[in-house]
Amino acid sequence: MSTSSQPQFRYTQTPSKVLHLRNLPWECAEEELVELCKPFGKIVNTKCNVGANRNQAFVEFADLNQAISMVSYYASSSEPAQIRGKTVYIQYSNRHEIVNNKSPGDTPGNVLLVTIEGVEPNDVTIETIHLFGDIVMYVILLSRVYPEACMLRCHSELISRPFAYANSDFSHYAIACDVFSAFGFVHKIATFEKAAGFQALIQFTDAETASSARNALDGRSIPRYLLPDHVTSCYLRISYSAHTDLNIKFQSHRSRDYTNPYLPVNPTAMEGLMQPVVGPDGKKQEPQSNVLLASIENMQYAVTVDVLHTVFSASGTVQKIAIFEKNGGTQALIQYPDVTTAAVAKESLEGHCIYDGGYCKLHLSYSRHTDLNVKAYSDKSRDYTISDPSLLATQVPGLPAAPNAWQNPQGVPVHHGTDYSASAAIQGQLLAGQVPAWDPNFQARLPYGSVPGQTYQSLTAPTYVNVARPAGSSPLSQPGASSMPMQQQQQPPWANVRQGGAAELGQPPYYSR
DNA sequence: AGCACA
Repeated sequence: MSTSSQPQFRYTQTPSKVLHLRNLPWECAEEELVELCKPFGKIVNTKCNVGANRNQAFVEFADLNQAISMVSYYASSSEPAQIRGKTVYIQYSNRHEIVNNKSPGDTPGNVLLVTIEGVEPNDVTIETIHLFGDIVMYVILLSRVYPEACMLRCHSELISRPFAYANSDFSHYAIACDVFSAFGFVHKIATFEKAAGFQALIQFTDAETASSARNALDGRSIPRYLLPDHVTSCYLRISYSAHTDLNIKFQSHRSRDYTNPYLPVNPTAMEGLMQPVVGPDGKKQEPQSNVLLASIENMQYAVTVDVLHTVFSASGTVQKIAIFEKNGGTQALIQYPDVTTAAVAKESLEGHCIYDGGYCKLHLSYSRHTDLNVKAYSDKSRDYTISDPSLLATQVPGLPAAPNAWQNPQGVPVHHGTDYSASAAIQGQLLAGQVPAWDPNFQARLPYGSVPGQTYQSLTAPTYVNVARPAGSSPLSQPGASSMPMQQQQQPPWANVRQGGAAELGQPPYYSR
């Protein structure tokens, strides 16, 4: 269309009763905008803190002529428009009304979402994140009501080592308490790591308390002296969460429920903190967990949820999977029902490659998570514990999916076109010992043309098929893998793969053609 | 210093 090819005219503004203001001072208040604009007419709407730097705004006049009068006034004025002595640049907006789509984050609630940003990706080590996490916990937790108690309760190590903690340096927390003044009783806290950085959900009694905390802390920087030396700055970005009541399952170093002192302490966190496991080499080992963290090295090929499910199912039932990017690499969390299964998986898969040739090498460690909160069905995550028709059909071949399984509580698209009876039949064939062809959907994503020496055929038969069929030089078929449960011989993990891939894409299974 | 929000 011709309309799409006119970015060169972007700055030639046609008049609008909405004005776009930029170069505003930091955290410019609506009142300051109104002060500047109201001499020219009636302001009916504003939108502040727009843009990545939150230094732009929109002002909507009641009448177009009022907007024109303001623009033309400053166009010919010797004195530029200013707020707090800073020149403000004004132009017509390319829209004709302000749509105050208040983002959910601006809709007040009693739960705040705190994001710590302003950190170089490479600076974010686990240790750094821990430190940030602690700070946020301290900061937010140090409520006026229980300053001492909160200070004590909020530190992860205190769960198990109160006396060690009592001797440690409290100055940081005093500072934190001082800098981030207290706002009221904090009911619950959940912390987690996102691509955006470290985040925490902080539940207050009510929206008023939450908003006073937000107003005071949003955009504030955590003081340098509270941060590791190499981190130059670090900002708190605070918005409102849509949550009203956090579901805290354990008291742990990641989450707290201050309203329920009887809530169990996360046994995993407890275990790890009580007696830091020391390996034979004397190095500290991370506490065990039912959730594995997999870092994927040399990731030449797409590693999908289904691929991971296949690989990690060899050791036992996989409950949930989440794939994410971190520090430029790909990582995944794999949740098992228990620590033992996870330990078996870690033992048998550590250092192995998903594909021959050293591609997609797995490095496994125990995650701090115990229960992943993932979308039931996305391209980056899967919750196999949710009763979903496609999963039911996968996990219970031959069993018709229960009618109510079609009710999808997660709002995940349901692919009604999938023929599950056909799937079950095919699965029967697979179980009868047929070597499955590789899912063409995966083939399409594999850069098979770019790998010298790799034939298309070798890619269509991924190495990890050998998990169930020890043969060749595949790392996954090395002796270490012989500890795989025998049931895998009868029910190869890859039996699930193609179906999952097909269902994900909403296509009929390719093998039914 | 250059256009929101899903």
